[in-house]
Amino acid sequence: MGRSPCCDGEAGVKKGPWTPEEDKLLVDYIQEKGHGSWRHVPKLAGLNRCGQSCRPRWNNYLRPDIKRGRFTDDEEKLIIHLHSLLGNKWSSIATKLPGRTDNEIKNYWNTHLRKKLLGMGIDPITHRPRTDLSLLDGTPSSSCFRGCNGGQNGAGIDQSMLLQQCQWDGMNNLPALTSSTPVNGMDNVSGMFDGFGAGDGLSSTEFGGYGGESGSNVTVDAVVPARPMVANDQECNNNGGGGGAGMAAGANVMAELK
DNA sequence: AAGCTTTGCAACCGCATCAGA
DNA sequence: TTCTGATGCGGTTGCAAAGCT
Repeated sequence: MGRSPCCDGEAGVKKGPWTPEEDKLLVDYIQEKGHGSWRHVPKLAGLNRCGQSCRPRWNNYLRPDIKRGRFTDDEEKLIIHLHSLLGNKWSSIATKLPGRTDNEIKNYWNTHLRKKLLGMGIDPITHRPRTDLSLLDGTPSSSCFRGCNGGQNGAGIDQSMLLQQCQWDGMNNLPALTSSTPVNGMDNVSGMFDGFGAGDGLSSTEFGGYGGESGSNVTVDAVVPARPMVANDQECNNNGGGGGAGMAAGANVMAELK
């Protein structure tokens, strides 16, 4: 199918950062008329922009329910936890964080959380301990720790990390996991979140306030549409019965973050 | 103080998927 | 059933600010 033809052939369509005036035009128009078809929004709103530029601008920054500012510790933990379950499904993760957008979460992950996990010796892709030598030999200059030891976390290689490695080694014996398989313990999602909530002082109802576009509340037990996603997502196809490892993966990371 | 490097974020690009004709 | 337009989504890029030398 390819790219939408929305902006193709339209010379002179502005790109780049939005000005406050443009923001106001877009907000005023959408609040009055709704966005309808994004293709027609810029013209009707008097903007020299592409509809594909207007849509993310509204969804990511101008929507009134967007929460700005730093992520809280709980949000941080939840992102890590959800990422261990869902991988880079930023939109799915975003639906569990009231007022946060997928783009914001993605950026936060790439700039903060990924480094934090690396600093803890955890592979941010698999959420499992890194096993490369640069980690285990504790070389301060290794890429994994560059920028991490001096960071907020200050996590270095210590006994607890080595202990964690042993714990992971033990879990590697579980049948459903391979070294390259992202942790996707989808079959045990409910249990995972029960544990997460209990361990972090977050009850299931604490996630229920987000209406999102569906307008429905979300509880932890329903936080991940486990079955459909397993059915649709090839990453989940080789999970077998190994959800328990995923649960432990999440728990391990969360414990480390405390 | 100036130049360089790193970091963080906003925005764009293009593929995937959905929905309607 | 097929085609086409619209939208969703994730990856990547570019730039400004902050930090460092």
